[in-house]
Amino acid sequence: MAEQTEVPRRTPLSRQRVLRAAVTLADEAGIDSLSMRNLAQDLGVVPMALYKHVANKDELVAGVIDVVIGEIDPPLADVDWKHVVRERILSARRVLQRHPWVSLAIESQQTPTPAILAYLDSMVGTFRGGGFSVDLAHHVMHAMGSRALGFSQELFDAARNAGRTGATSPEPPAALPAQFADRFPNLAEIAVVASHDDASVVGRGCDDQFEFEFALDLLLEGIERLHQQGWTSSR
Amino acid sequence: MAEQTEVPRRTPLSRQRVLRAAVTLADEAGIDSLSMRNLAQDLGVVPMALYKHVANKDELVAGVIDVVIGEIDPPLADVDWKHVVRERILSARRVLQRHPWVSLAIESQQTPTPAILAYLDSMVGTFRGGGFSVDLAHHVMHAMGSRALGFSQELFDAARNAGRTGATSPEPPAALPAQFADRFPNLAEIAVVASHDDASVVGRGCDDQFEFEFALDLLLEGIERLHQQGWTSSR
DNA sequence: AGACACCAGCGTACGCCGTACACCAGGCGA
DNA sequence: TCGCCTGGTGTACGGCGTACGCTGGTGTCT
Repeated sequence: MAEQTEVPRRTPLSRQRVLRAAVTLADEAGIDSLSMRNLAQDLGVVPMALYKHVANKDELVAGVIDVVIGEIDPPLADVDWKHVVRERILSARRVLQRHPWVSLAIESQQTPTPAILAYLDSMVGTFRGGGFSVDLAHHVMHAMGSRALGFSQELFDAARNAGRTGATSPEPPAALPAQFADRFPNLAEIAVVASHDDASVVGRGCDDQFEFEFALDLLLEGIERLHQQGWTSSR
Repeated sequence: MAEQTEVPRRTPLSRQRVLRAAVTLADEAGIDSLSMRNLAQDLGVVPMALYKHVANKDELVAGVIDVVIGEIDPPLADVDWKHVVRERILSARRVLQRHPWVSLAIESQQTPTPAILAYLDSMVGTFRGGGFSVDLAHHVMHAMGSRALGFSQELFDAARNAGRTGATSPEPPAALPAQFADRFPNLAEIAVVASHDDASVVGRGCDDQFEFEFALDLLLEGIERLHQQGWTSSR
Protein backbone atom coordinates (compact mmCIF):
# COMPACT_ATOMS: atom_id res chain seq x y z
CA MET A 1 0.00 0.00 0.00
CA ALA A 2 1.37 3.37 -0.93
CA GLU A 3 1.87 5.63 2.04
CA GLN A 4 -1.24 7.63 2.42
CA THR A 5 -0.17 11.24 2.41
CA GLU A 6 -2.02 12.23 5.53
CA VAL A 7 -1.74 15.94 4.97
CA PRO A 8 -4.18 17.49 7.48
CA ARG A 9 -6.34 18.65 4.56
CA ARG A 10 -7.14 22.03 6.04
CA THR A 11 -10.75 23.06 5.77
CA PRO A 12 -11.28 25.03 2.57
CA LEU A 13 -11.56 28.78 2.54
CA SER A 14 -14.83 30.61 2.40
CA ARG A 15 -15.79 34.24 2.48
CA GLN A 16 -16.93 33.83 6.06
CA ARG A 17 -13.67 32.24 7.14
CA VAL A 18 -11.66 34.92 5.39
CA LEU A 19 -13.60 37.76 6.98
CA ARG A 20 -13.49 36.25 10.44
CA ALA A 21 -9.76 35.70 10.19
CA ALA A 22 -9.38 39.30 9.07
CA VAL A 23 -11.25 40.55 12.12
CA THR A 24 -9.09 38.58 14.53
CA LEU A 25 -5.94 39.64 12.72
CA ALA A 26 -6.92 43.30 12.99
CA ASP A 27 -7.95 42.84 16.62
CA GLU A 28 -4.64 41.32 17.53
CA ALA A 29 -2.14 43.17 15.38
CA GLY A 30 -3.84 46.43 14.44
CA ILE A 31 -5.43 47.58 11.24
CA ASP A 32 -2.07 48.31 9.64
CA SER A 33 -1.19 44.64 9.87
CA LEU A 34 -4.28 43.63 7.97
CA SER A 35 -2.65 43.00 4.61
CA MET A 36 -3.62 40.40 2.07
CA ARG A 37 -0.28 38.72 2.64
CA ASN A 38 -0.51 38.55 6.43
CA LEU A 39 -4.08 37.39 6.25
CA ALA A 40 -3.21 34.66 3.76
CA GLN A 41 -0.39 33.49 5.98
CA ASP A 42 -2.73 33.27 8.97
CA LEU A 43 -5.01 31.10 6.87
CA GLY A 44 -2.15 28.94 5.66
CA VAL A 45 -2.70 29.89 2.09
CA VAL A 46 -1.04 31.86 -0.69
CA PRO A 47 -2.10 35.54 -0.95
CA MET A 48 -3.81 35.25 -4.30
CA ALA A 49 -6.11 32.54 -2.98
CA LEU A 50 -8.02 35.23 -1.10
CA TYR A 51 -9.08 36.83 -4.33
CA LYS A 52 -11.35 33.89 -5.03
CA HIS A 53 -13.43 35.02 -2.05
CA VAL A 54 -13.11 38.80 -1.95
CA ALA A 55 -12.80 41.07 -4.97
CA ASN A 56 -9.96 43.18 -3.60
CA LYS A 57 -8.72 44.73 -0.41
CA ASP A 58 -11.34 47.47 -0.26
CA GLU A 59 -14.05 44.87 -0.50
CA LEU A 60 -12.30 42.90 2.23
CA VAL A 61 -12.38 45.75 4.72
CA ALA A 62 -15.96 46.52 3.76
CA GLY A 63 -16.67 42.92 4.60
CA VAL A 64 -14.98 43.00 7.98
CA ILE A 65 -16.80 46.21 8.84
CA ASP A 66 -20.08 44.51 8.12
CA VAL A 67 -19.10 41.53 10.24
CA VAL A 68 -18.40 43.83 13.16
CA ILE A 69 -21.52 45.95 12.66
CA GLY A 70 -23.46 42.72 12.71
CA GLU A 71 -22.43 42.29 16.34
CA ILE A 72 -24.52 45.27 17.41
CA ASP A 73 -27.66 44.28 19.27
CA PRO A 74 -30.96 44.73 17.47
CA PRO A 75 -33.11 47.59 18.75
CA LEU A 76 -35.14 46.99 21.87
CA ALA A 77 -38.86 46.47 21.56
CA ASP A 78 -39.93 49.58 23.40
CA VAL A 79 -42.12 52.53 22.60
CA ASP A 80 -39.78 55.12 24.11
CA TRP A 81 -37.61 56.20 21.16
CA LYS A 82 -35.11 57.88 23.45
CA HIS A 83 -34.50 54.73 25.42
CA VAL A 84 -34.25 52.60 22.30
CA VAL A 85 -31.79 54.93 20.61
CA ARG A 86 -29.70 55.34 23.71
CA GLU A 87 -29.38 51.62 24.37
CA ARG A 88 -28.64 50.81 20.76
CA ILE A 89 -25.90 53.38 20.58
CA LEU A 90 -24.38 52.11 23.79
CA SER A 91 -24.46 48.61 22.32
CA ALA A 92 -22.68 49.87 19.23
CA ARG A 93 -20.15 51.53 21.45
CA ARG A 94 -19.47 48.27 23.27
CA VAL A 95 -18.87 46.55 19.95
CA LEU A 96 -16.58 49.25 18.64
CA GLN A 97 -14.61 49.09 21.84
CA ARG A 98 -13.95 45.43 21.24
CA HIS A 99 -12.66 46.34 17.77
CA PRO A 100 -11.15 49.80 18.14
CA TRP A 101 -9.70 49.87 14.63
CA VAL A 102 -13.15 49.69 13.04
CA SER A 103 -14.09 53.33 13.48
CA LEU A 104 -11.10 54.43 11.48
CA ALA A 105 -11.81 51.81 8.86
CA ILE A 106 -15.37 53.06 8.56
CA GLU A 107 -14.23 56.63 8.10
CA SER A 108 -11.72 55.63 5.46
CA GLN A 109 -14.36 54.05 3.27
CA GLN A 110 -15.60 56.18 0.43
CA THR A 111 -19.02 54.57 0.60
CA PRO A 112 -20.97 53.28 3.59
CA THR A 113 -21.36 49.53 3.71
CA PRO A 114 -24.75 47.79 3.55
CA ALA A 115 -24.70 46.88 7.23
CA ILE A 116 -24.07 50.48 8.21
CA LEU A 117 -26.87 51.66 6.00
CA ALA A 118 -29.16 49.07 7.55
CA TYR A 119 -28.16 50.18 11.04
CA LEU A 120 -28.75 53.83 10.29
CA ASP A 121 -31.99 53.05 8.51
CA SER A 122 -33.19 51.20 11.55
CA MET A 123 -32.31 54.14 13.78
CA VAL A 124 -34.17 56.55 11.53
CA GLY A 125 -37.07 54.16 11.80
CA THR A 126 -36.94 54.46 15.57
CA PHE A 127 -37.16 58.24 15.37
CA ARG A 128 -39.96 58.11 12.84
CA GLY A 129 -41.81 55.62 15.00
CA GLY A 130 -41.46 58.07 17.88
CA GLY A 131 -43.37 60.65 15.91
CA PHE A 132 -40.50 62.58 14.35
CA SER A 133 -41.09 64.30 11.04
CA VAL A 134 -38.93 63.16 8.17
CA ASP A 135 -37.14 66.47 8.27
CA LEU A 136 -36.40 66.39 11.97
CA ALA A 137 -35.30 62.77 11.81
CA HIS A 138 -32.95 63.73 9.03
CA HIS A 139 -31.33 66.61 10.88
CA VAL A 140 -31.14 64.60 14.06
CA MET A 141 -29.22 61.84 12.31
CA HIS A 142 -26.75 64.41 11.05
CA ALA A 143 -26.43 65.81 14.54
CA MET A 144 -25.54 62.43 15.94
CA GLY A 145 -22.92 61.95 13.28
CA SER A 146 -20.46 59.22 14.10
CA ARG A 147 -21.77 59.14 17.64
CA ALA A 148 -24.70 57.16 16.28
CA LEU A 149 -22.23 54.38 15.65
CA GLY A 150 -20.80 54.53 19.11
CA PHE A 151 -17.61 56.44 18.60
CA SER A 152 -17.07 60.07 19.22
CA GLN A 153 -13.95 60.99 17.34
CA GLU A 154 -11.96 62.37 20.16
CA LEU A 155 -8.70 63.46 18.56
CA PHE A 156 -7.04 62.13 21.68
CA ASP A 157 -8.22 58.61 21.33
CA ALA A 158 -5.38 56.19 21.80
CA ALA A 159 -7.36 52.96 21.78
CA ARG A 160 -8.46 53.13 18.18
CA ASN A 161 -4.89 53.28 17.01
CA ALA A 162 -3.87 50.40 19.20
CA GLY A 163 -1.30 48.19 17.59
CA ARG A 164 -0.66 50.53 14.74
CA THR A 165 2.91 51.07 15.77
CA GLY A 166 3.55 47.48 16.62
CA ALA A 167 4.22 47.99 20.29
CA THR A 168 1.02 47.65 22.26
CA SER A 169 2.40 50.56 24.26
CA PRO A 170 1.40 49.99 27.84
CA GLU A 171 3.10 53.34 28.17
CA PRO A 172 2.57 54.43 31.76
CA PRO A 173 1.55 58.05 31.19
CA ALA A 174 5.11 59.27 31.52
CA ALA A 175 4.00 62.36 33.42
CA LEU A 176 3.15 65.02 30.88
CA PRO A 177 6.27 67.03 30.01
CA ALA A 178 6.78 70.36 31.70
CA GLN A 179 6.70 72.34 28.45
CA PHE A 180 3.21 71.02 27.84
CA ALA A 181 1.77 72.93 30.75
CA ASP A 182 3.41 76.11 29.49
CA ARG A 183 2.21 75.80 25.94
CA PHE A 184 -1.27 74.47 26.64
CA PRO A 185 -2.21 75.74 30.10
CA ASN A 186 -5.94 75.13 29.73
CA LEU A 187 -5.51 71.57 28.58
CA ALA A 188 -3.05 70.97 31.35
CA GLU A 189 -5.53 72.27 33.89
CA ILE A 190 -8.14 69.87 32.62
CA ALA A 191 -5.70 67.00 32.62
CA VAL A 192 -4.76 67.63 36.21
CA VAL A 193 -8.33 67.83 37.43
CA ALA A 194 -9.53 64.89 35.37
CA SER A 195 -6.96 62.57 36.83
CA HIS A 196 -7.24 63.69 40.41
CA ASP A 197 -4.95 60.96 41.67
CA ASP A 198 -1.84 61.76 39.67
CA ALA A 199 -1.01 64.05 36.79
CA SER A 200 -1.01 61.81 33.76
CA VAL A 201 -1.02 62.38 30.06
CA VAL A 202 -3.98 64.07 28.40
CA GLY A 203 -6.84 61.75 27.59
CA ARG A 204 -5.77 59.15 30.06
CA GLY A 205 -7.33 59.30 33.43
CA CYS A 206 -10.65 60.64 32.24
CA ASP A 207 -13.63 58.36 32.21
CA ASP A 208 -14.32 57.71 28.54
CA GLN A 209 -17.65 56.10 29.21
CA PHE A 210 -18.82 59.06 31.27
CA GLU A 211 -17.75 61.48 28.58
CA PHE A 212 -19.52 59.53 25.90
CA GLU A 213 -22.78 59.36 27.79
CA PHE A 214 -22.49 63.00 28.76
CA ALA A 215 -22.34 64.05 25.13
CA LEU A 216 -24.93 61.52 24.08
CA ASP A 217 -27.43 62.69 26.67
CA LEU A 218 -26.72 66.31 25.84
CA LEU A 219 -27.71 65.55 22.27
CA LEU A 220 -30.68 63.35 23.13
CA GLU A 221 -32.10 65.93 25.52
CA GLY A 222 -31.68 68.68 22.99
CA ILE A 223 -33.37 66.49 20.42
CA GLU A 224 -36.21 65.67 22.79
CA ARG A 225 -36.76 69.36 23.44
CA LEU A 226 -36.98 70.10 19.72
CA HIS A 227 -39.36 67.22 19.24
CA GLN A 228 -41.62 68.19 22.11
CA GLN A 229 -41.97 71.74 20.93
CA GLY A 230 -42.99 70.51 17.51
CA TRP A 231 -39.94 71.57 15.60
CA THR A 232 -40.43 72.47 11.97
CA SER A 233 -37.74 73.42 9.53
CA SER A 234 -36.76 77.06 9.62
CA ARG A 235 -35.29 76.88 6.16
CA MET B 1 35.08 81.71 -22.04
CA ALA B 2 33.66 78.35 -21.07
CA GLU B 3 29.99 78.11 -21.73
CA GLN B 4 28.23 79.08 -18.56
CA THR B 5 25.88 76.25 -17.71
CA GLU B 6 22.79 78.35 -17.16
CA VAL B 7 20.81 75.68 -15.36
CA PRO B 8 17.86 77.51 -13.83
CA ARG B 9 19.23 76.78 -10.36
CA ARG B 10 15.92 76.02 -8.72
CA THR B 11 15.43 77.55 -5.32
CA PRO B 12 16.57 75.14 -2.64
CA LEU B 13 14.18 73.06 -0.60
CA SER B 14 13.07 74.03 2.86
CA ARG B 15 10.66 72.55 5.33
CA GLN B 16 8.16 75.26 4.47
CA ARG B 17 8.43 74.62 0.75
CA VAL B 18 8.06 70.88 1.26
CA LEU B 19 4.98 71.23 3.45
CA ARG B 20 3.32 73.74 1.17
CA ALA B 21 3.92 71.53 -1.86
CA ALA B 22 2.47 68.61 0.09
CA VAL B 23 -0.70 70.58 0.82
CA THR B 24 -1.23 71.52 -2.81
CA LEU B 25 -0.51 67.98 -3.94
CA ALA B 26 -3.08 66.58 -1.53
CA ASP B 27 -5.56 69.29 -2.49
CA GLU B 28 -5.24 68.49 -6.16
CA ALA B 29 -4.74 64.75 -6.25
CA GLY B 30 -6.14 63.48 -2.96
CA ILE B 31 -4.46 62.24 0.16
CA ASP B 32 -3.66 58.87 -1.38
CA SER B 33 -1.45 60.60 -3.93
CA LEU B 34 0.60 62.26 -1.24
CA SER B 35 3.60 59.95 -1.35
CA MET B 36 7.19 60.87 -0.79
CA ARG B 37 7.89 59.97 -4.40
CA ASN B 38 5.09 62.05 -5.92
CA LEU B 39 5.92 64.95 -3.68
CA ALA B 40 9.59 64.79 -4.61
CA GLN B 41 8.69 64.74 -8.28
CA ASP B 42 6.51 67.82 -7.88
CA LEU B 43 9.46 69.57 -6.30
CA GLY B 44 11.83 68.41 -9.04
CA VAL B 45 13.95 66.49 -6.61
CA VAL B 46 14.81 62.91 -5.74
CA PRO B 47 12.65 61.28 -3.01
CA MET B 48 15.41 60.96 -0.45
CA ALA B 49 16.07 64.67 -0.59
CA LEU B 50 12.88 65.25 1.39
CA TYR B 51 14.31 63.42 4.36
CA LYS B 52 16.68 66.28 4.95
CA HIS B 53 13.65 68.40 5.83
CA VAL B 54 11.16 65.99 7.39
CA ALA B 55 12.00 62.98 9.53
CA ASN B 56 9.63 60.57 7.80
CA LYS B 57 6.22 60.39 6.25
CA ASP B 58 4.30 60.56 9.52
CA GLU B 59 6.10 63.72 10.42
CA LEU B 60 5.32 65.08 6.97
CA VAL B 61 1.58 64.64 7.35
CA ALA B 62 1.75 66.01 10.88
CA GLY B 63 3.42 69.02 9.31
CA VAL B 64 0.82 69.53 6.63
CA ILE B 65 -1.93 69.21 9.22
CA ASP B 66 -0.34 71.99 11.20
CA VAL B 67 -0.01 74.14 8.11
CA VAL B 68 -3.72 73.76 7.46
CA ILE B 69 -4.76 74.25 11.07
CA GLY B 70 -2.74 77.44 10.97
CA GLU B 71 -5.20 78.80 8.44
CA ILE B 72 -7.99 78.89 11.03
CA ASP B 73 -8.83 82.42 12.16
CA PRO B 74 -7.80 83.42 15.66
CA PRO B 75 -10.63 83.74 18.17
CA LEU B 76 -12.68 86.91 18.08
CA ALA B 77 -12.17 89.47 20.81
CA ASP B 78 -15.61 89.19 22.35
CA VAL B 79 -16.94 88.50 25.80
CA ASP B 80 -19.70 86.18 24.62
CA TRP B 81 -18.12 82.71 24.74
CA LYS B 82 -20.89 81.22 22.68
CA HIS B 83 -20.36 83.64 19.85
CA VAL B 84 -16.61 83.22 19.95
CA VAL B 85 -16.76 79.44 19.92
CA ARG B 86 -19.36 79.36 17.19
CA GLU B 87 -17.46 81.66 14.85
CA ARG B 88 -14.18 79.92 15.44
CA ILE B 89 -15.64 76.54 14.66
CA LEU B 90 -17.25 77.87 11.52
CA SER B 91 -13.89 79.28 10.51
CA ALA B 92 -12.32 75.89 11.09
CA ARG B 93 -15.04 74.36 9.00
CA ARG B 94 -14.31 76.73 6.14
CA VAL B 95 -10.66 75.76 6.24
CA LEU B 96 -11.36 72.05 6.36
CA GLN B 97 -13.67 72.42 3.40
CA ARG B 98 -10.85 73.88 1.39
CA HIS B 99 -8.76 70.82 2.31
CA PRO B 100 -11.26 67.97 2.68
CA TRP B 101 -8.59 65.32 3.11
CA VAL B 102 -7.33 66.86 6.33
CA SER B 103 -10.03 65.53 8.62
CA LEU B 104 -9.17 61.97 7.71
CA ALA B 105 -5.48 62.72 8.10
CA ILE B 106 -6.12 64.13 11.56
CA GLU B 107 -8.04 61.04 12.62
CA SER B 108 -5.34 58.75 11.33
CA GLN B 109 -2.68 60.33 13.51
CA GLN B 110 -1.93 58.47 16.70
CA THR B 111 -1.06 61.71 18.48
CA PRO B 112 -2.56 65.18 18.05
CA THR B 113 -0.24 67.70 16.49
CA PRO B 114 0.95 70.83 18.32
CA ALA B 115 -1.26 73.13 16.26
CA ILE B 116 -4.31 71.07 17.10
CA LEU B 117 -3.44 71.11 20.76
CA ALA B 118 -3.00 74.86 20.60
CA TYR B 119 -6.35 75.26 18.89
CA LEU B 120 -8.14 73.11 21.44
CA ASP B 121 -6.34 74.80 24.29
CA SER B 122 -7.49 78.14 23.01
CA MET B 123 -11.06 76.93 22.84
CA VAL B 124 -10.92 75.60 26.37
CA GLY B 125 -9.64 79.04 27.31
CA THR B 126 -12.70 80.61 25.76
CA PHE B 127 -14.99 78.41 27.84
CA ARG B 128 -13.02 79.07 30.99
CA GLY B 129 -13.11 82.79 30.28
CA GLY B 130 -16.88 82.49 29.96
CA GLY B 131 -17.05 81.26 33.52
CA PHE B 132 -17.07 77.52 32.94
CA SER B 133 -15.66 75.27 35.64
CA VAL B 134 -12.70 73.16 34.64
CA ASP B 135 -14.89 70.09 34.83
CA LEU B 136 -17.64 71.44 32.67
CA ALA B 137 -15.18 72.80 30.15
CA HIS B 138 -13.64 69.36 30.00
CA HIS B 139 -16.89 67.53 29.35
CA VAL B 140 -17.99 70.12 26.88
CA MET B 141 -14.85 69.67 24.83
CA HIS B 142 -15.50 65.96 24.71
CA ALA B 143 -19.07 66.61 23.68
CA MET B 144 -17.94 68.73 20.77
CA GLY B 145 -15.55 66.04 19.65
CA SER B 146 -14.38 66.45 16.11
CA ARG B 147 -17.05 69.06 15.56
CA ALA B 148 -14.78 71.46 17.42
CA LEU B 149 -12.48 71.20 14.44
CA GLY B 150 -15.20 71.89 11.94
CA PHE B 151 -16.01 68.44 10.65
CA SER B 152 -18.80 66.24 11.76
CA GLN B 153 -17.90 62.76 10.65
CA GLU B 154 -20.87 62.02 8.55
CA LEU B 155 -20.28 58.51 7.25
CA PHE B 156 -21.79 59.72 4.02
CA ASP B 157 -19.30 62.43 3.35
CA ALA B 158 -18.06 62.24 -0.20
CA ALA B 159 -16.01 65.42 -0.28
CA ARG B 160 -13.38 64.29 2.20
CA ASN B 161 -12.53 61.35 0.02
CA ALA B 162 -12.30 63.47 -3.11
CA GLY B 163 -9.61 62.31 -5.47
CA ARG B 164 -8.95 59.11 -3.59
CA THR B 165 -10.02 56.99 -6.49
CA GLY B 166 -8.34 59.08 -9.09
CA ALA B 167 -11.46 60.14 -10.92
CA THR B 168 -12.80 63.37 -9.51
CA SER B 169 -16.19 61.72 -10.00
CA PRO B 170 -18.58 64.41 -11.14
CA GLU B 171 -20.98 61.50 -10.86
CA PRO B 172 -24.45 62.90 -11.42
CA PRO B 173 -26.33 61.18 -8.58
CA ALA B 174 -27.28 58.24 -10.79
CA ALA B 175 -30.78 58.08 -9.33
CA LEU B 176 -30.61 55.84 -6.30
CA PRO B 177 -31.19 52.23 -7.33
CA ALA B 178 -34.61 50.72 -6.81
CA GLN B 179 -33.40 48.05 -4.39
CA PHE B 180 -32.12 50.82 -2.13
CA ALA B 181 -35.62 52.02 -1.34
CA ASP B 182 -36.65 48.48 -0.49
CA ARG B 183 -33.75 47.73 1.76
CA PHE B 184 -33.49 51.10 3.47
CA PRO B 185 -36.96 52.63 3.35
CA ASN B 186 -36.35 55.22 6.06
CA LEU B 187 -33.17 56.49 4.48
CA ALA B 188 -34.88 56.58 1.12
CA GLU B 189 -37.67 58.66 2.58
CA ILE B 190 -35.18 61.14 3.94
CA ALA B 191 -33.32 61.24 0.70
CA VAL B 192 -36.46 62.01 -1.24
CA VAL B 193 -37.58 64.78 1.06
CA ALA B 194 -34.14 66.30 1.43
CA SER B 195 -33.72 66.73 -2.29
CA HIS B 196 -37.19 67.98 -3.07
CA ASP B 197 -36.34 68.75 -6.67
CA ASP B 198 -35.20 65.32 -7.82
CA ALA B 199 -34.51 62.03 -6.11
CA SER B 200 -30.75 61.85 -5.91
CA VAL B 201 -28.32 59.71 -4.03
CA VAL B 202 -28.17 59.84 -0.24
CA GLY B 203 -26.08 62.66 1.12
CA ARG B 204 -26.34 64.72 -2.01
CA GLY B 205 -29.07 67.27 -2.13
CA CYS B 206 -29.00 68.04 1.57
CA ASP B 207 -27.56 71.28 2.75
CA ASP B 208 -24.36 70.35 4.52
CA GLN B 209 -23.87 73.78 5.99
CA PHE B 210 -27.38 73.76 7.45
CA GLU B 211 -26.86 70.33 8.96
CA PHE B 212 -23.58 71.35 10.50
CA GLU B 213 -24.98 74.47 12.09
CA PHE B 214 -28.07 72.59 13.23
CA ALA B 215 -25.97 70.14 15.18
CA LEU B 216 -23.57 72.80 16.37
CA ASP B 217 -26.34 74.96 17.74
CA LEU B 218 -28.03 71.98 19.33
CA LEU B 219 -24.84 71.33 21.23
CA LEU B 220 -24.12 74.96 22.06
CA GLU B 221 -27.62 75.51 23.39
CA GLY B 222 -27.46 72.38 25.49
CA ILE B 223 -24.11 73.54 26.79
CA GLU B 224 -25.45 76.99 27.56
CA ARG B 225 -28.31 75.50 29.51
CA LEU B 226 -25.96 73.40 31.61
CA HIS B 227 -23.77 76.41 32.21
CA GLN B 228 -26.63 78.68 33.20
CA GLN B 229 -28.01 76.24 35.71
CA GLY B 230 -24.62 75.97 37.33
CA TRP B 231 -23.80 72.43 36.32
CA THR B 232 -21.64 70.44 38.66
CA SER B 233 -20.34 66.96 38.13
CA SER B 234 -22.69 64.20 39.13
CA ARG B 235 -19.88 61.70 39.34
C1' DA C 1 45.09 81.17 -0.77
C1' DG C 2 44.49 76.76 0.81
C1' DA C 3 42.56 73.20 3.74
C1' DC C 4 38.68 71.50 5.64
C1' DA C 5 34.19 70.50 7.63
C1' DC C 6 29.52 70.62 6.62
C1' DC C 7 25.38 69.63 4.38
C1' DA C 8 21.71 69.43 0.68
C1' DG C 9 20.68 66.54 -2.73
C1' DC C 10 21.69 61.95 -5.25
C1' DG C 11 21.71 56.75 -6.30
C1' DT C 12 21.14 52.33 -5.10
C1' DA C 13 18.90 48.77 -2.76
C1' DC C 14 15.64 46.29 0.42
C1' DG C 15 11.43 44.62 1.98
C1' DC C 16 6.88 45.55 2.15
C1' DC C 17 2.31 46.26 -0.41
C1' DG C 18 -1.90 45.12 -3.86
C1' DT C 19 -2.93 42.44 -7.66
C1' DA C 20 -2.86 40.85 -13.00
C1' DC C 21 -2.23 36.69 -15.34
C1' DA C 22 -1.28 32.06 -16.46
C1' DC C 23 -1.42 27.64 -14.63
C1' DC C 24 -3.01 23.37 -12.50
C1' DA C 25 -5.44 19.63 -9.64
C1' DG C 26 -9.42 17.57 -8.29
C1' DG C 27 -14.37 16.76 -8.51
C1' DC C 28 -18.51 16.22 -10.98
C1' DG C 29 -22.14 16.18 -14.49
C1' DA C 30 -22.79 14.53 -19.32
C1' DT D 1 -14.49 8.82 -20.47
C1' DC D 2 -14.33 13.36 -21.34
C1' DG D 3 -14.49 18.07 -20.48
C1' DC D 4 -15.54 21.84 -17.66
C1' DC D 5 -15.68 24.45 -13.48
C1' DT D 6 -13.82 25.85 -9.23
C1' DG D 7 -10.41 26.98 -5.88
C1' DG D 8 -5.59 27.20 -4.76
C1' DT D 9 -0.68 28.21 -6.82
C1' DG D 10 3.48 30.72 -8.77
C1' DT D 11 5.49 34.34 -10.89
C1' DA D 12 5.90 39.01 -11.83
C1' DC D 13 5.06 44.11 -11.98
C1' DG D 14 4.81 48.61 -10.31
C1' DG D 15 4.44 51.42 -6.22
C1' DC D 16 5.46 52.41 -1.50
C1' DG D 17 8.68 54.11 2.71
C1' DT D 18 13.26 54.51 3.83
C1' DA D 19 18.41 52.82 5.31
C1' DC D 20 22.89 53.81 3.84
C1' DG D 21 26.72 55.70 1.48
C1' DC D 22 28.36 59.17 -1.73
C1' DT D 23 29.34 63.81 -3.80
C1' DG D 24 29.85 68.41 -5.02
C1' DG D 25 29.36 73.12 -3.69
C1' DT D 26 29.67 76.52 0.11
C1' DG D 27 31.29 78.87 4.20
C1' DT D 28 34.90 79.13 7.76
C1' DC D 29 39.21 79.12 9.79
C1' DT D 30 43.91 79.36 9.40
